[in-house]
Amino acid sequence: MFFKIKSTDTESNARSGEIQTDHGTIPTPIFMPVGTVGSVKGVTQRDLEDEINAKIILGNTYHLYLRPGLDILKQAGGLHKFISWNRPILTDSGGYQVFSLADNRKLKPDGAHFRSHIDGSKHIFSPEGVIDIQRTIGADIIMAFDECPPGDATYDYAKKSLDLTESWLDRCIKRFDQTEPLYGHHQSLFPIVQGCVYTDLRKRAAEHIASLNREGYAIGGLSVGEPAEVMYEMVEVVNNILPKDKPRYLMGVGTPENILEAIERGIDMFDCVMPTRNGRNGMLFTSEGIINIRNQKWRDDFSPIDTKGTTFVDSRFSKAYLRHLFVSNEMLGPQIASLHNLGFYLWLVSEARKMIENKQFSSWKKQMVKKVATRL
RNA sequence: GGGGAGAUACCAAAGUGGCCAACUGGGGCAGACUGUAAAUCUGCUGGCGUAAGCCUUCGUAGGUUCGAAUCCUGCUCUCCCCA
Repeated sequence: MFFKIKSTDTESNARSGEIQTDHGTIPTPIFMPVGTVGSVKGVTQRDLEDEINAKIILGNTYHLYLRPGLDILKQAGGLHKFISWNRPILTDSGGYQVFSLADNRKLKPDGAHFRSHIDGSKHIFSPEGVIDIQRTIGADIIMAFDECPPGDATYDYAKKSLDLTESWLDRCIKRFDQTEPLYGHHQSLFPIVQGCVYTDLRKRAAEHIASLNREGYAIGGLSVGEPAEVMYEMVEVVNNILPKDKPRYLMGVGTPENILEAIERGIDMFDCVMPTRNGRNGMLFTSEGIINIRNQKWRDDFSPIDTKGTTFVDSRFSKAYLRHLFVSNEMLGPQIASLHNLGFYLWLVSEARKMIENKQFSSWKKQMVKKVATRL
């Protein structure tokens, strides 16, 4: 993997660049659609390529390990082949699941003991095991196994959690460096900065991780309940420490507004379920603002879903029709909305790139932040 | 013609003397969703009011009762069975 910065903003820490992988080049800043179980929900691979122009998508170690399981993925020749996706893939390690499935797990020094949400069977995720699993899945970028504490975690808990995450990280790196990719393409391991909302913990974590000289770095444990301002502050603290010449990935973020704010603070990569999940639930993100398409006011609005949208659904279908689909519980509604939202997210980051390259990012961002957060 | 059952809010359907402005489901309206156990979840849904509360409502007209969607009588309508 190779990362190069193409352009930097004069008034902020925003930068544009390129990540080269064996499955193609990813322009940054980038948004990565989430395809947890090997499917970006409601959107076909063809639409991801041709309509949305997604450059990289996510998969999830926890979910793919449970289903379809490693034997199938190995037989298929890895996740790329299994899901017929020849562009880059990033897999999350399952750290977030360790957090969100907290009722079903116990954290022990050797790893996380948990029960499958599917059939209740018992499993252990160790740092080494998670690396091995991600070797089998075969994503281009794989993540260290971490604990993602909730936004309101106490300092004491946050510190203990960070100790655990750091010890797990050392083991992940050791295992990663001792093993080889299975399918002939390179894999990169990204460590994750934790530390909750505590500046000194974030600094410590960032310094530790910066010293490891990996190919890219992630910031995790944000957008988990803390105020947005706190998240931005943590991003600033961490990005001041992380090396500038490596890609920085802010995990799980966020709203269009969050993304613009984070780009301004030097983040290069994002993923979030919001465009797909909220899309399925009737929320559309557009360049003019946010639409709840189920609201009655769209009932007789026959204008296109988004006149400035980049996907075919934006100009082809009306708001009134899309509302009708949602109200009627037609599966086409969520599909159209997911496609639209992902198209918008990818458009947003590509605009950001252009603006950074044209040295117009700051002024553009200022007005865009207002627009995208408007409720229509 | 004879016998039986029933009429409850937008729809369906509980409730059969006070805890009923009325269970529940649907529909409608609104909200939530941030490294996806989510095409899911939550709230509201007679009127006025921020609220306490007040007013009106269970086919219709009367009656019994301190009190009626609930009991009694007349009327209207609907459905089922037998001729």
